[in-house]
Formats: sequence, C-alpha cells, structure tokens
Amino acid sequence: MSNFKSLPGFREFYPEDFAERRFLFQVWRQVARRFGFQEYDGPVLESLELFKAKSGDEIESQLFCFEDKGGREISLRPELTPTLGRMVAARANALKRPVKWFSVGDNFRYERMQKGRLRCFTQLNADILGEAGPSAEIELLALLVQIFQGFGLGEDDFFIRLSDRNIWVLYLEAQGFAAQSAKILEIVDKWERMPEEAAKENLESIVGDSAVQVWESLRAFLEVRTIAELSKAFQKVPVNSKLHEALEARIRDWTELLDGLDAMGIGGYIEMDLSIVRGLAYYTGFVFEVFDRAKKNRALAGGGRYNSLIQKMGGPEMPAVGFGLGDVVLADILRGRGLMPRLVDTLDAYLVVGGEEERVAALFDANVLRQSGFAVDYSLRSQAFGKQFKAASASGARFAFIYGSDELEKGVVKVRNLSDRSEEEVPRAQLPLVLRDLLG
RNA sequence: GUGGCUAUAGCUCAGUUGGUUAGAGCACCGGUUUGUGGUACCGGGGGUCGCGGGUUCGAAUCCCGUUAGCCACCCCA
Repeated sequence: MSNFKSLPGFREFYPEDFAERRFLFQVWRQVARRFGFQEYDGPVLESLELFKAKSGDEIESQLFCFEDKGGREISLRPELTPTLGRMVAARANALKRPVKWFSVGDNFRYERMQKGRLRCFTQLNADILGEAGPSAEIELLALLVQIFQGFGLGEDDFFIRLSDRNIWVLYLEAQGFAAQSAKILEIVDKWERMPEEAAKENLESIVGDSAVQVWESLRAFLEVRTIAELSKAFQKVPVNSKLHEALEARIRDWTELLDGLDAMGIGGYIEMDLSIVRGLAYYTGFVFEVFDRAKKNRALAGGGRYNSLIQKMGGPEMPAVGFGLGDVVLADILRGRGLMPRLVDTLDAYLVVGGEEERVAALFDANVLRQSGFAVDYSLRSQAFGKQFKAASASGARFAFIYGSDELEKGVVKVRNLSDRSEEEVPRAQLPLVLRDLLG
C-alpha cells in the first residue's frame, strides 16, 4: 500500500462514490432552477481579510490559511457568503431584483473531524437579495423543503426550526438589556449544552442582580411555539410605546411568514423555536436550521437574514437572506434511509467481437455510433464470446451488438436485447437509427 | 485544543494460554467456454498484521511510543 494518503478530512471519490455526489448535485441544481435561481461561483482562494472582516479574527484558527509567494495572506474559503456579498456589492445597482442565486462548491475548514464534519465539504448555497420582507424567507424556505423532498425525505424525516434575532433583541430591550443582547444570546445559543449552574453564573456576570429574573424570562421565551404565546410572553415584560410599535410590526412579519409557509403547503415542516440564534455576528432577522426528526445528526442546513453584509462589502444597502446546505450530513441520512440510489454509468450498446477480422468492422461502427451520441464500449482484448457477454451484462448496456463472421458476410450485425434476450439482424448502416428507436 | 475507543487482503471479518509458511467470504483476474450474459465448478493474484521500538528462543497476539480513523467535548460561518 502506498505511503501517500489523502489529507485528513479530504475525501476521494471512486466512481461509485462520485455517482452519489452527482445524484446530490443533480437534485440541488434541478430544484434550484425550478425556483428561478441562477447558478454562480467564486474563487476557492480568497484574501484572509475577507473572512476576518465578516467573522472576526478568531476565525483564523479554523481556516486553511497561509502566505502565498507574493507575501499575501490568503485562505481557502470556509464559506461562500462573503464572496457572494462582494460579487453582489460590486454590481448591486445593475442587478435585477430580487437577486436569486445559488452555488454548489467546495468549502474548507481546518477543524477536527467527526460524524458529519470534514475539512473539505460541498455546500449548496442559495440566497435572495434585494427583498426585505418575509416573502423572501417564504420563497427560500420553500426551496429548502423541496430540495429535501426531492430526495424522498418528508415530514417524518426532517423539520425546520425557525427563530428570529429581532424578536430576541426586542425582548431583551424591553427588560433593559439591549446593550447586553449579544452576550445574552450566546447563553441562549448554548442553553441545551451548558450546565445550568455555569450558565446562571455567566448570566450574573452580564446582568448582575437581575440574573434570576432574566433567567426565568429566557426560559419562558424559549418555550414559545406560537405567535399567541409570543405575544403573551411580551405581556410579562415592560413594553414602552416605541417598542410596542416595533413589536407589533415584527409580529405582523411573523404572521405573514407563517401564513405564507402554510400557503406553500410546508407549514408542517416548520417549528417556531427561539433557541436557534446562530452565528451571532451577522444575522439580523429570521434564522433557521434544518434537523432530521430523530436529531441523531448535525444540522442538515442553516441560514437566515443578513441585511448589512452587502454594505459591509462596499455596496449599497441591500437586504439578503440565504442558507447553506452541506453534502456530508445529507448523504449520511440518505444512506441511512436507503434513499441513496446506486447510479452507474450505463452503456447503450456493448459490441461483441468475434475475432480480429471482425474487429475492424466493430471499431468502425463503434466510432460512428459514438459520434452519433451513443455510449458504446467493447472489449479491448480478443476474448471468448461468453466472456464478452458477461462484460456486456456487467456494463449495464441495454443491447449487445454481435460482430460474427456469419453476420458480417451479410452486412448485418445481430442486435441482442440483453434484458429479454431477443435478437434481430440489422444492416450495419442502419445501426444508429435502429438504436435510437430501440432506446425510445 | 481535550478525552474515550479502534487499527489483520480492495470490503466484511476469523486468527486458541505467544509457536513454525497469517486464513475465510465477497470482490478482482484466469479457466471450464472464438457463437451467447447475472447461476455453477476449478485455479490465480493480492498482506511490512497502521508505523516505530521493547520483552521473548519465537510477537498479528504482551508492553511503550507514535500516526491515522471513529465517537464525544470545544467550535460550528
């Protein structure tokens, strides 16, 4: 065995593995186009600054970054959104709105691997830019659901946890902690993972004596599952008139969003769950994550609204919402459910060649057939008929063309249907036409 | 970055209290088969037993180290 191994977290795709990938990407592209999204891509390698600008300096430890020969600090992209932001910012005023774009590309993160997480993975990114209202979220979430449905997954398999950073800020503001909201949301983010005592201590260091009271209010908010419960939660905190207006507006957004998702027929996939807050740095409104119902896997996808990124990239004010969907967890789940088809490249015809003299005719016809667009193969070596038929079956070809001395004397080849074993003689010149008919 | 478990053929795994040339099934190649294919029979190739060191007359087996993988934590854009 070779001493050269692929790098940790980087995969090799043998043909049967690659077939799985192609299947995933096919569905992604098909469904995205169905929704009117256009495909784009950006550079895999970017300046380190681009990613730091969006996510802060700490991110460097999780990047594949290095100095190039020109002394530039660069990094393989850990995500596509900064690149998208720059691309859209550069042409923002010339782009028809809404901008509905998607991309399928490799991303790189220097992290310890575990189930569902590698160092190089492929992500579908879909974004809608230029629309501030919930109609963009409705469209995007509908796309997300149809993609999973496209793989045969349904309501019993996955669901979307839907949350809202705006409503959290309003809630904390009402309690007088607007300035501390980022830190408090960090506690919310770790609510299920962090031991209660540690979380309470942490909270105390942020809000001081009000810790007990705030803790209870967080707990109550996390139990909210409906708009009615949401309104009720706000009745227990002091809401001044200015806040009241913002709150009313936000509740109208929520209503529009949920009604729209119902209208799309995907209400059954949505669960209001304010424990989702996600990457605190740049999300500005609704955020969401997709999980399998069994919750045995990492999030299948995640995203949300990021209304200030385009400006940050030097563009005009431009609202945006998007999601990323990785190939690793998705493939795990599809395999687990038996929903990963074994796609193999199949041939239209396999040429069975009698001997060296017949080979001349076979090579000639193979070339003609291939130029006509058919997938055709034959044995590179002179082999017994039985051997060649075995190879023909294994290749998945639908037909075998038999080049025997008897046939060629008559100017025909025998066309054998490999599934029903029927045979007919066809003049060589007519092979492309006949094959086209046979394949339907 | 931290911790636990694992490592024998391309894959799934056997391998006795340490014992002589490390096995099986599947897969692959060849044959039975220059005129008919998923079955059958026969044969073949393929291993530094993850790597390095130690104990021993002798190590896949015991000990130490190391690397990689898996799982969880941290993180998760």
